[in-house]
Amino acid sequence: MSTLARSKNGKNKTGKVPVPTLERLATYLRFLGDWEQANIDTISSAEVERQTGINAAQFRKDLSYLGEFGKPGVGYNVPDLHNRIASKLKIDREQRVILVGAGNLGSALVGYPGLNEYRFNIVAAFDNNPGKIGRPLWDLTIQDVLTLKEVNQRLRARIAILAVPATAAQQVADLMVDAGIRAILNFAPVLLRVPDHVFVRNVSFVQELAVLSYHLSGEETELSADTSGPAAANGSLPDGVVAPLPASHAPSHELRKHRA
Amino acid sequence: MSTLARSKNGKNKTGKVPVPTLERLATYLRFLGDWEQANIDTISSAEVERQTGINAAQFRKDLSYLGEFGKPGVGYNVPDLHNRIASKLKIDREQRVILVGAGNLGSALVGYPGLNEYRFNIVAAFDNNPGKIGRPLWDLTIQDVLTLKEVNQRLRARIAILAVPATAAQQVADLMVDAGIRAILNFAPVLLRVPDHVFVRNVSFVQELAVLSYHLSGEETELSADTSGPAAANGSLPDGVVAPLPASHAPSHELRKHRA
DNA sequence: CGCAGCTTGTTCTCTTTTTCACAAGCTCTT
DNA sequence: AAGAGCTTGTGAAAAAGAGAACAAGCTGCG
Repeated sequence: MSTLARSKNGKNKTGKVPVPTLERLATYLRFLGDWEQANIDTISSAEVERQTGINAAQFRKDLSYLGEFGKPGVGYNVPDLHNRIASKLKIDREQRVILVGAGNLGSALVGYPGLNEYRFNIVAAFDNNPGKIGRPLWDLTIQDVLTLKEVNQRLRARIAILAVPATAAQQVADLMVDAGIRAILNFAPVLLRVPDHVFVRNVSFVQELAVLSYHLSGEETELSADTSGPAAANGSLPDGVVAPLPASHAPSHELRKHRA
Repeated sequence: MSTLARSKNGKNKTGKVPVPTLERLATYLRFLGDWEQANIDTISSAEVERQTGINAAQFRKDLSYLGEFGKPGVGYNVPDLHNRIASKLKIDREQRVILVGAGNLGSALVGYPGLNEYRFNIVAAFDNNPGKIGRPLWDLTIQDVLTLKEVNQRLRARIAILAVPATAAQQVADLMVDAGIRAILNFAPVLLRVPDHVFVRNVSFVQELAVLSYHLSGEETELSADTSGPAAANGSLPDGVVAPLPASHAPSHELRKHRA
């Protein structure tokens, strides 16, 4: 417990976890689920790297924000690790989420089963379209967005998904804030102005596609003709494989051969 | 042209653009569209910062990857800037995109008008569900995923959207690669193994929600009781507001007054 | 025409994030 | 029960990114 068990000095365990780490933690969680189902109860950071594409040291350091519980020479207990991460991300309990914008995207999100697996539960859906209000959306009934505050006084959701057209986004965000929402997942291509205590995270499909599009560079001169060598563009990498999951953190083309 | 016009030394104009910059470029593009519509034909980096929440120096630096064309004392020509960025991102021309997975999400994406504004055109949709094949999806007809390669021999799309269940993702990715796809926008919670020359970008709603969830910290001890002070959790910030658009880059609370 | 006022492009500094490297620590074998 | 063989946690180095600061450069006013 001298060097290894250093958490006591409150170096990591305490401070807030950086966003890149949070993103990876969510990724680990996904894999941990797989491993649990496969009855793997112990895993080493090296194996994690092999499967997730995330560097082993990175993994260990990420975990250092959760305290320590890996056993040298052995690895990490899978269920335990799962619990710790879930706990840190506050998804060991159910998290209530509300949705505003019952369009195609909103509908897809409510119907997405993945959310429940992570204990996210969309408990209400809102829209401002009179033609939609009152209608069912999967197992919910679309409600008037103007009743948002009132409704959420009961539900007490703290997370909201904003899936309305750009023009309405800011207005809706204001309503959300007023209704006690502290975190917004924003799909509208707008810069939301919200108070300090509200956390916003933006998702933009177009942006993602644009990044991909850029990387098409240097090819479409002709058609196929792979001659030159993508190696140059891709930098030199180990033989490995992989394209790390969480959109951001990895250089995006840190790939790996098919079979490690 | 001595110090200002430095691009000649091929410092920036050449090398590849880092991903965070690409993400911001896409963001600028969005705003540029707005400004064009508002008939604003010149804009300064300071104003850009005010509107996008992205630091002015950052903006100028991002632009340095495109060469130089801002006028000191004046600013940037909006249409020109728009063109340059679009060109760099290869979306000055139409970009054909194919979709695999005609579920809720896939459907929402095909129906999303924002894509066309950026010249992304979903030109084909595929699925493996016999019940879906042959059916219409907006203005497309869902085709058998097994015909992907054949169909894309005509279409020659280089970008693909992968919106199938996790279990099928890798298989579909293989098909895509075989069909000449060079860039994949992956919505499945899986680590795709693809050859070096294929670029993957992952989007995970759950991950986004998890990051948000974490930041709820320190509050839900009781219920409302906002007494303590979220300031502690959020770090000390100016009074301002704002949550920058592109999910990643900005510290998430790099804010700004509403009116400068 | 020349100076005052802004704004760009870029260099430098500071911060954040990633990776390396290794002492410390289990386990299991002999 | 002592050593071989792995694996963890973390300090230190490297890399990447963001922001401040400033020389150079337009513009337009007086």
